Amino acid sequence: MGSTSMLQFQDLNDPPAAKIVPKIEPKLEPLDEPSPPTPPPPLSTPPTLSPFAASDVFSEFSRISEMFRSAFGQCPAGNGDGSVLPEADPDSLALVPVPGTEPHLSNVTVAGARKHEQRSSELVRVTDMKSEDQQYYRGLVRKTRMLYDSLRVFAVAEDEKQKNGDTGHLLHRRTRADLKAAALMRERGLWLNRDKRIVGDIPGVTIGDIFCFRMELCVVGLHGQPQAGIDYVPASHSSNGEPIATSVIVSGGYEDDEDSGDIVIYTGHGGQDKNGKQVMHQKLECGNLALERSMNYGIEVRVIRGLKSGAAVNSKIYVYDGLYRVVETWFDVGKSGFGVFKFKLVRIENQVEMGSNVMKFAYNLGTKPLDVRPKGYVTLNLSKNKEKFPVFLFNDIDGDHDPVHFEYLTTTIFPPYVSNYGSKAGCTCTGACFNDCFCAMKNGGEFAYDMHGTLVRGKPLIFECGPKCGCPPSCQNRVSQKGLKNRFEVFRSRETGWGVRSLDMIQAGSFICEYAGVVLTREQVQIFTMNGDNLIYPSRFADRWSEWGDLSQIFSDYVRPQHPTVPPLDFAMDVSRMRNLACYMSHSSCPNVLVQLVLYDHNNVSFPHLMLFALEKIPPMRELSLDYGVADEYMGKLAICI
DNA sequence: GTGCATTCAAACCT
DNA sequence: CAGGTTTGAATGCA
Repeated sequence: MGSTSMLQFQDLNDPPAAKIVPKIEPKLEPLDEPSPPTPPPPLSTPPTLSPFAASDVFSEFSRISEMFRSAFGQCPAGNGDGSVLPEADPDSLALVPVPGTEPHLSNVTVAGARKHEQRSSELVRVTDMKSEDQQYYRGLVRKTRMLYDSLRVFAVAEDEKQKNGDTGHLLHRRTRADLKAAALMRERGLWLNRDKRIVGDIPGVTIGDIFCFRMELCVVGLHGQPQAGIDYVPASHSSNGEPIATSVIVSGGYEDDEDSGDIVIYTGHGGQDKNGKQVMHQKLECGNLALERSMNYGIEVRVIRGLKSGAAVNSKIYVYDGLYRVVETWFDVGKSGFGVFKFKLVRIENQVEMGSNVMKFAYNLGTKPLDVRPKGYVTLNLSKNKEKFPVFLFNDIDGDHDPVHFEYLTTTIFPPYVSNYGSKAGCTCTGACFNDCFCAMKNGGEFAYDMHGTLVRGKPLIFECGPKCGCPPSCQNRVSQKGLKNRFEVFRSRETGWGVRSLDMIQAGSFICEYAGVVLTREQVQIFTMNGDNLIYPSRFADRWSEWGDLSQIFSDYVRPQHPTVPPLDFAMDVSRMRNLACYMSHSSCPNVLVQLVLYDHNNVSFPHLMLFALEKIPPMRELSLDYGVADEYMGKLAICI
């Protein structure tokens, strides 16, 4: 290895890269027909399943839980108590045979896909993506990440159920939900980009996308190492016998790093002890050599930044910041006194702004908005202190101040007859509610939210505890009734008119806000309709709740929640005089926000609250979007409040 | 193919 | 709460 002349400067203009990195047309698969490039996941529940009787619902959750426990409970089984599952065989996940299918048949197909396939070493760069390709891959990545998040949240909720009833402490060390979710997906071949080693951007992953766990980066193929900072194609597998780096994590794990955004002095790996102290000289091998070779050939490297963040559950998040080039490398004496390799990475121009910069910008906006953007604010308090968090109104492109003229509503106003209808009963819990309390039973014997207030999975209707209940406001089953949890901004945009974005990162499954308005009777609707628009018809919202927490790709016999049956929503909401921030959200057929129906202050299932939750992790300053349930081409006419 | 060392995690413990 | 400890999973390499 010593023969490598490592300090040779690269010729960025020299195109040997083309030899090493064959360009492929993104014609990875014809996209006209929806034929996915990755093996299509085993499709979900066959429609032959009999519809739920209400009484089944109560057993449904425990059944799903049981599937989950079985899937997770493959520890060192078979040692002493060989009684359980015959062998740590993930195929046994198909615990309940799908009706109408031969169990053997399904086992065979899954078993074939199950074998841990090695990551391919074929190096490619994806270029010339057409916009329909981009949409396709964006959707694929979004769906994959949603499944990962759903699984993770579900696993966390499962874990919390294992608590000791007396002490409230976990009976065992917390299971790593991030790892479980990734493992379940890998067993089913649901990881992306395993068949090619991609140099450059990953289709469907955009700059600014946020990931909360290293395994999540592995799942989408952005960075394939669960811990290591440098990902590369090994020398043994590359076409010319040289390793090539594809991505690095800049996370502060090496004391000699210097990160100034567009330019990063990245320290090579190696020479550290178990506690991360530099105790030896580094060598030009493995990832270090790969980075040097990438420099030599002018091959771009993906950079993902690990940031400390109070907003994240576990205080660290990863942001995709785009492509950099290694322009220089040298051997240096680090702070420890030991030799380290250093790589100067320079961000390639003409990419959209770095996600980590946007995050810093948003953070500063939250603390000192006028210092960051002296002009453009119409008000810093659109809700006039009715919300616990500020709602900015920002317009720097025209003179429209319209939203400031409406009375701000924090919750929907129902007519009196709505709350006079139906049962008045609530639970009688005096402390925390448990899964057997009255309100939990109304939800099928579970709570819809985990301990952090995250929606575990979408349902036709959720019953939160309410004023009739004995439990305190801190009850786990009170989430959407407590108002905003983030700082938001209503902003003017040339593309979408008014839009809404958050100054904070929003976790997938977290509550955003209510879609608030004044509920109208039919007679009132007719009068209003004569006068024109500004009416919202809740029945038109697409049922996006069904996508959140849908585990049918994981459990072949997963049954989507179908209880309770909600009659078609037969009311309209007037947002012509009183409204909240929700009605400024834009429409998208690939939305990042879902509508979940919730009852808490009354029990009339015909008039639920429309509660909005995040369908995915939403980075700060990214526009929120809802599926209003109409075709895109009509939105221009039907959009509300533009 | 197998075992093993390496690795800019993540959660828990002190 | 900073720093140590434990459990971990993918990968490249011998």
